[in-house]
Amino acid sequence: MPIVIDQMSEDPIYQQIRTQVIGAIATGELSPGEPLPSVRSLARDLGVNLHTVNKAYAVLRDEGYLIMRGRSGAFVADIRDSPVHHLTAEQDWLMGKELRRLAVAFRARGGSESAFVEEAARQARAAFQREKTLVKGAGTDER
Amino acid sequence: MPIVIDQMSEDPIYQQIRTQVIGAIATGELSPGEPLPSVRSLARDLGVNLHTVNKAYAVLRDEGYLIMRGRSGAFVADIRDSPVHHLTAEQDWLMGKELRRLAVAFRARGGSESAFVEEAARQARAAFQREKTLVKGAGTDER
Amino acid sequence: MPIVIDQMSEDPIYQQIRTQVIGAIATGELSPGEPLPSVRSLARDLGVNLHTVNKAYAVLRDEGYLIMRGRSGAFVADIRDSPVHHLTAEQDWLMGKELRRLAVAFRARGGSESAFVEEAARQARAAFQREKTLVKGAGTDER
Amino acid sequence: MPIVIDQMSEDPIYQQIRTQVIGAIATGELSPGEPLPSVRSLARDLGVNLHTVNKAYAVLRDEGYLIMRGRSGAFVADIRDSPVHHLTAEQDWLMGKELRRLAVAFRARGGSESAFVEEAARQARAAFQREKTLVKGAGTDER
DNA sequence: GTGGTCTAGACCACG
DNA sequence: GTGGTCTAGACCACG
Repeated sequence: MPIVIDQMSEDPIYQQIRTQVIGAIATGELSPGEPLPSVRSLARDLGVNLHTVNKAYAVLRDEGYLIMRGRSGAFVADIRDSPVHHLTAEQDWLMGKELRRLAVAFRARGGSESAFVEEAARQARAAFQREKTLVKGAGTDER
Repeated sequence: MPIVIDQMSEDPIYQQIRTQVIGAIATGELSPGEPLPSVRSLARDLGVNLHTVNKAYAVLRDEGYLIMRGRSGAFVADIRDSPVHHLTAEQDWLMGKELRRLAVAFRARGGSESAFVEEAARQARAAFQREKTLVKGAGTDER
Repeated sequence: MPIVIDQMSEDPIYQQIRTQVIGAIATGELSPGEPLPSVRSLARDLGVNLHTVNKAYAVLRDEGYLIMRGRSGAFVADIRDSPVHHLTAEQDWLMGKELRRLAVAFRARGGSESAFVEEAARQARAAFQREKTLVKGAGTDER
Repeated sequence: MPIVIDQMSEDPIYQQIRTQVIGAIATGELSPGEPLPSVRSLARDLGVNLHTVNKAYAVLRDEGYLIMRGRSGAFVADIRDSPVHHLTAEQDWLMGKELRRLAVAFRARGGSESAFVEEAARQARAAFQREKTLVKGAGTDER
């Protein structure tokens, strides 16, 4: 899971880490149960502050994407069927709120309902197709 | 246009104002050319500082939703056929990025592409229908 | 990047800062990615309030000239190949409007079309050559 | 000289009056020596405050476009050869400064010198051709 | 340390 | 009356 930090980005560094971990889980590059690098090693590799990685992991745990097993480090949560399921539900609820907010603003700019849905579909297609072949390959080959 | 501030919210106060003004424009509760309450009076009504409302209005102006006239206050812009629709293009571009981010996170939580689009469609329906009947009704009913 | 504030000027202080930062970017004195002085230190050096510098930087960010990173300050944006060149388009459109206004007023004063274009060309020459040799020289000379 | 006030514009009303008077002088619709409507009548016609028209006329006088003859009202100045000639010189000087400022900002956005001059030429063409036929007609026919 | 946000109070141009 | 600008001082998240 190669994480790249853009020191020039306007996004906080911990958000960049968070986004890329979520992206890796989305594409299957990181599978449920798989361990993540330790806070210390990732901080060293990325050349960022230890607290920054810590914060990223803590947020991902709060969102239900990771499970922290104390001394053994962080692991990808099995979101579908797990005690953290309510966290996913909360994320879905927040996503709904966010989609609503975007749609409202789009309407305020004179956009139409169908144009909004089309744009959402286009972005979904991009998000779900990216790395899809990689994911399939990673799941069927020997590793 | 009733605006409600949640002092406990994580959202900055000026963002809460911004969101609710955009919502009122979207539903037609605020029409192009219509005046908004003055910075001073809204600040008084909401119990927040003058500068906080000022910032909300300034952001809305920069995004193209409002026009400020130093003399007589803030007015809803006619964003649809404005010569500065660069502003709209910018907003639309940011919306696309945000939709992508949401879709990626949804995929990471095990969601499917079609479920994402369905949720987007549901939220769009809500955003575009809310108050629509009220608005139409106000023009066609005898009240 | 020496910035000079004229407290007696009609131009707001934040505009004076803005203009001089743009000038420094234009001449290459400030290059993309290069950090600017922090809001606090510049405010101290100029003898103005922190919020005044903050506003100047915020405007420059909104116009696409700067990037703000909450943690480590302000940096010169690489405006040329930015994905948000809507911002540049907006600036260019405003420039066109301004040029038109100047040309109309010049005509009203009895000026000719060719004289206007000649003056524009003269000013452009000055704006584009100023510091150009200095910049180039710094790279090719042995100093 | 039909003046139209856009109450929705972001420009101050006195600036709108100023710009349109300058435009009328530019196209020859208003000729040197010609009287302008009185402050009172123009204010009444435009439905604006008397002070607002007064300010517009005062600015135009300070810029050398008008001459105020006390009791007899405002007249278009003969800019070319008149005691207010130094005012025109000042306007030209300000125009040069403004052109420089625009060129510097354009360079900072990555624009080229030739592109700037081309845009200036395009705007000059528009400013000088607009109403040119009207002007010619007005000068050669019986009025 | 950095910028982001909020409050508070002042003076200004415009109308 | 209106918003625009400036100063002053505070607390926050991020690193």
